[in-house]
Amino acid sequence: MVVERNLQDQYLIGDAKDVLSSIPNNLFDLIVTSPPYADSRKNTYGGIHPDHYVEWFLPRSQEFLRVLKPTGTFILNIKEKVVDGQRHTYVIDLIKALQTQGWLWTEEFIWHKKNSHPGKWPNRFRDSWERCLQFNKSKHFAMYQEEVMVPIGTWAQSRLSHLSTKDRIRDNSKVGSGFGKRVLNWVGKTVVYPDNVLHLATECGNKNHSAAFPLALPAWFIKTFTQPGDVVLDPFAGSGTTGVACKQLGRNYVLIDTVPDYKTEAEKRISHETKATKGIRGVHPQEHHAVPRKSLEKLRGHQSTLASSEEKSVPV
Amino acid sequence: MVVERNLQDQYLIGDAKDVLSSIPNNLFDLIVTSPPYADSRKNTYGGIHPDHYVEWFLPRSQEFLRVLKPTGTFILNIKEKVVDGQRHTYVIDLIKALQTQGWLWTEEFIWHKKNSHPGKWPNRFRDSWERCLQFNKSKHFAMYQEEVMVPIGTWAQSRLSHLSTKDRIRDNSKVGSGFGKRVLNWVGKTVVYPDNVLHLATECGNKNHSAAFPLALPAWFIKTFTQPGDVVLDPFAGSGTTGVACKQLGRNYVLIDTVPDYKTEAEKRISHETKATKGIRGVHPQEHHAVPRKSLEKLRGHQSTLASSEEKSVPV
DNA sequence: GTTCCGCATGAATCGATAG
DNA sequence: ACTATCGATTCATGCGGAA
Repeated sequence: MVVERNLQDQYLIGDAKDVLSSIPNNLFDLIVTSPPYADSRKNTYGGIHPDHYVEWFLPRSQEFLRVLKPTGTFILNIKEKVVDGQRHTYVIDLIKALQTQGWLWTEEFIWHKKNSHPGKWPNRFRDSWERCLQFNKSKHFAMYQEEVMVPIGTWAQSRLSHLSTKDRIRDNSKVGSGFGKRVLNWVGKTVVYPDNVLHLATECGNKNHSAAFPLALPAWFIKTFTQPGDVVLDPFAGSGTTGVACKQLGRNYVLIDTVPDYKTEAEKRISHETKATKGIRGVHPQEHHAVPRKSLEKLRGHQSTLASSEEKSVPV
Repeated sequence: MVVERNLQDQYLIGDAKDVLSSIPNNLFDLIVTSPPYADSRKNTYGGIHPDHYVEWFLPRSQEFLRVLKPTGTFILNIKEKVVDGQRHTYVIDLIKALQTQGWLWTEEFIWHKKNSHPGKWPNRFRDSWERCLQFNKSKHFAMYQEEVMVPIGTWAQSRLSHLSTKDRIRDNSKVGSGFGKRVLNWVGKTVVYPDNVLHLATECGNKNHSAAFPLALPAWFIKTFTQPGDVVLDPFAGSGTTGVACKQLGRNYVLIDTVPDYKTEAEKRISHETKATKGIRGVHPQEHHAVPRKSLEKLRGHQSTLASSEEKSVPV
């Protein structure tokens, strides 16, 4: 039996199913991962055929269920492929199968990729979103919503500058919907809670590994579902993006993957990027408005790019 | 048997399943609808229990399949509810069932609702997106992508005015994905194809009707999948938003719903808003590229404002 | 004709209370 | 124990009347 403290910040080589078998129950606060997507090509890393994806996944998720704390969360970033002109159903099949396995399907976040791959096809537009499925062991799980608040909309400034009489009292909805509000309470608010659509750009660029996962994605879930000092598992870790996010946010990680070369690369990244942002722990809500300083550049510069870039909407 | 030409621009009262039974095969170019969502409340319009939703839906979609042209498209706007802390699976069950019925699940568009329902809960954020599922009878369906192009991002102006050496040749992706680009080709481009995430606000507020469907949503699909003169069906038409969009865009409509009062309201809306041409509006006041011309362009000018709205992103 | 400002509304969800 | 009802919470937008 592996002792818990020996597990902190390790990159373990092997199939997650086997590696996890020697790890005790109820250890992790969060599992966040982007598994190899289904692919009908043979002999590639992650080349699991769509028709066999669920049966491949279930033995592994069985172990995830065991090692996750009862209050923990499992975030699965996945998207189905188009096979023969249709969206394959292995992802929705997987949701059903995971429920049967004992997982609660709590939520589905949408990761909107702001810079999705270019391309043109006669019968479809660019696919610019992926699912981030949230599963839990229990209805009562840990969540730290204040850590990821976002700036309030621009409407607020004008709206809140001139309060009417009705704004100063609790004004109940006339139609009996149960809604009421007291706008006075909002004066001085600068941040609001986010919603379940995440707008992040993919990281294109210079990495050898085709980064499926922008750093900001695991970082957002780590902040939402863990506290500093908690332990995060990524069982399909690749080049270790989840590990980098953990170190920058003061969480401990356990990474697993089958390819030894990935471990080397990941540990180099983690060591380098951790040093560059030494001392940075949690991100406070007010920091969203702060101007990034020199020492914070690595982490915060990245973040603010994501947060501030303009969204292209669809005209109708 | 109803003759085709008598069907143009009608609001038919009754259950779609029954009304459609007297309509010939292969008539419609597009079916776009937002059916009553599952709801466990009793005695309300649309109060179908989640556990019985699929069996309720299938007899109706069987008729949709019959009356849709082989090259036509079926767009289904729907979203599952939370039941007992979990996302209910009736929507993904429905996808599977529709495939069994003979539909191809071609695409899933995400409608991001910029003004989602407010509220705060300890274990989830606000739900701000819905599915727009695309189904087809055949892999070869009609699509008019040029009709919904969006202005190119603001990056283009600065980037294209100073081309680097690499921009003038084909620069292949570093990650070996096979993607490459030749930025030189983009000079002079002002519009690009959209992607499969739609950013629209819901229409709430001081209207008599509670529009589940913002006008812009059916309008976008009507433009993407039909040409002027085509016939569009909305079998759960409610207050007739789809009909308004059709008239503004020069398409013919057949609307169906069970409540006679809706017909009255819909025909008033269609008559009024068609005359006024004021329906399809943008979301954000930042009217950027659009140079609105006078009369007929009232519609088009408003449409393009949607493209310019800024998106609030989630900082990480 | 425009812009500004007040204000009502919403495909929501949870937890407590009542039957 | 299980189900139905109700109060609390929350943010962005369209509409209509006023400036």
